[in-house]
Amino acid sequence: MHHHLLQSLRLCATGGNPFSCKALHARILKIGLDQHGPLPNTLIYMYAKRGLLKDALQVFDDMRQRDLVSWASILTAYNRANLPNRSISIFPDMFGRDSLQPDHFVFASLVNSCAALNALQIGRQVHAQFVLSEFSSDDITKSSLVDMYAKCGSLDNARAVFDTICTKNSVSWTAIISGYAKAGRKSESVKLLRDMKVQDLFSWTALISGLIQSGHFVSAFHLFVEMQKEGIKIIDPFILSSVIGASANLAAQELGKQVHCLVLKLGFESNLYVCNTLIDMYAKCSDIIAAKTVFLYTVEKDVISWTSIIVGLAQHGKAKEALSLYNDMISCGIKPNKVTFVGLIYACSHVGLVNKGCDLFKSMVDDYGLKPNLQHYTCLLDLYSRSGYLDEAENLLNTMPFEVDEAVWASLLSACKRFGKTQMGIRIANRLMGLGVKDPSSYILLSNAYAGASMWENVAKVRRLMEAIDVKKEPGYSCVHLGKETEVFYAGETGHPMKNEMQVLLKDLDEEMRKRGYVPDVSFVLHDMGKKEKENQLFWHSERLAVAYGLLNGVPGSVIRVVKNLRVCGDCHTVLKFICSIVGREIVVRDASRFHHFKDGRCSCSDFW
DNA sequence: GTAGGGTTAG
Repeated sequence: MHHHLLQSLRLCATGGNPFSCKALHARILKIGLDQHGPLPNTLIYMYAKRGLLKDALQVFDDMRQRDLVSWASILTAYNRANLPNRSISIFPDMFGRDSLQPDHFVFASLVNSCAALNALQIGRQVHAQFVLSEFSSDDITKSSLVDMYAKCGSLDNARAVFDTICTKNSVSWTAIISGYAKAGRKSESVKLLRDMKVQDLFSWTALISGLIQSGHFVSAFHLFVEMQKEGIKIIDPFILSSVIGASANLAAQELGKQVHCLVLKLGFESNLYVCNTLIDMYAKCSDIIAAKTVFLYTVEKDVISWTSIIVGLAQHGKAKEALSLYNDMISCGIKPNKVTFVGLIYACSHVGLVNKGCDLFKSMVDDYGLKPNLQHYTCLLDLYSRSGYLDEAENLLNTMPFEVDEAVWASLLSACKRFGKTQMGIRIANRLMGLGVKDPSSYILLSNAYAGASMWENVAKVRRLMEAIDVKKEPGYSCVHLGKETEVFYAGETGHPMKNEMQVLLKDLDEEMRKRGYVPDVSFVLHDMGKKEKENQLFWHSERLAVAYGLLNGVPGSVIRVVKNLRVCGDCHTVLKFICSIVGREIVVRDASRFHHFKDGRCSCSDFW
């Protein structure tokens, strides 16, 4: 009888409908076996596995005699239900109410809770208890400890525990590899993988995903190719969503498309994670149409699918579509979260929908109980300042419950310049000076603000400050993607084999632009030099070189796609608006903060960036 | 009968 019931419970844990779980539980209650032998613990296990935490708890609380198995099961249930803090808080009851000492199962679960909570201090305490216990040689708990220390950023501790594991298996290796890779310690993580005797998809995924999380996108791709050459079969989609994410970060559309093909070939196109990363990837590669197509074909869209497309549309200046999709999302019964509202307010700020943006901000708090973070305030501030509501913006800046950074002040200062608010500009500039400035572009803003008010002493002061702390501008570079090939240009680069052709083309364009009213805005040049020299500096900015190369080598009529590491320079922005209409081509630039679709003499960012 | 590692949006 028991065996039959136990077997049914275990079956229910992995399949069938929730109703059959309850029916089985009812039958056990009816025949009075609910406190009998292994049955109550197996009930907890079943409910936990099915994500029915309340029912698991009910059984746990009703048990006359809980043992270590009950405890281990309920802690796992909390962890599964994403409530690791509950594990930590009920744990002391194990000593008090039930007079039990933890075993290795309980230790492993607790360590897991600490890992999920990033609770290094508690984790250390659990580790200490584990070391003092009679289970201190348990390798599985040690694997959990490796994972916990790695996730809490304490790599040396992770390594120390890892070295004490007697029989290292795939899980222990994967935990330590993941730790090193996520911390960006590339060579060490790769070496660890090579030291492993039998590598599997898990360990490769840990390495590649970890490196992607720490920004080593290109290395990750090389390893992904190597993994496939090694004959590792991709039997689940985890690694695919990671690699698609890397393509998005590189804005490498061709690469992303190739991985998309692999997804189709392997049959993972209906996996939600894969769909969500594909939507984001196409949006980040400036192919918003492809992003929308994937979105439409995503069957069970969740809040991340909706948010990804809303944010994508917003970043491409398609605010109306983003807002309309938000309405669809609500109609579908999907609840927006903080990220969704970042995208929505951002969308509003791009098209000057000030009231709509404020309403959304209010709705986030009042209707969805979400507490705005710094990013929401920054978006709101942007919304005001882009539309010229500078007093409101300054007021918000002075009353918001966050310390704001240099970038926020700088953005308001640039709005002052744009709307000719000289006095406010000086006020903001003084605040910014007091804050201590690091970003080179802030110095340009400051210098221009003081120069605009003829405050030459302050201009000189900014310059002295700049020299004193030796502001180093990160070298600007732009990539242009032409089919499968990518060409990289650095500002002022003169050694390129096609330099002469590019120079001739840019000269011709410059002539035509000047006929149409272009005047170079040398205020964007940081260095102290004459006007002609400054103009010459601008002429060799990397985004222009990339566009020139694209015009010379790309398929006629095709969209020119450029990715820049820094923000587009203001003068280049004007130039690209001229160029797109002179040559009748669409130019898309993804810079460090947003997308610019240049078409018919205009840009999708409405000249704010 | 219970435990450990790898994926998505700002």
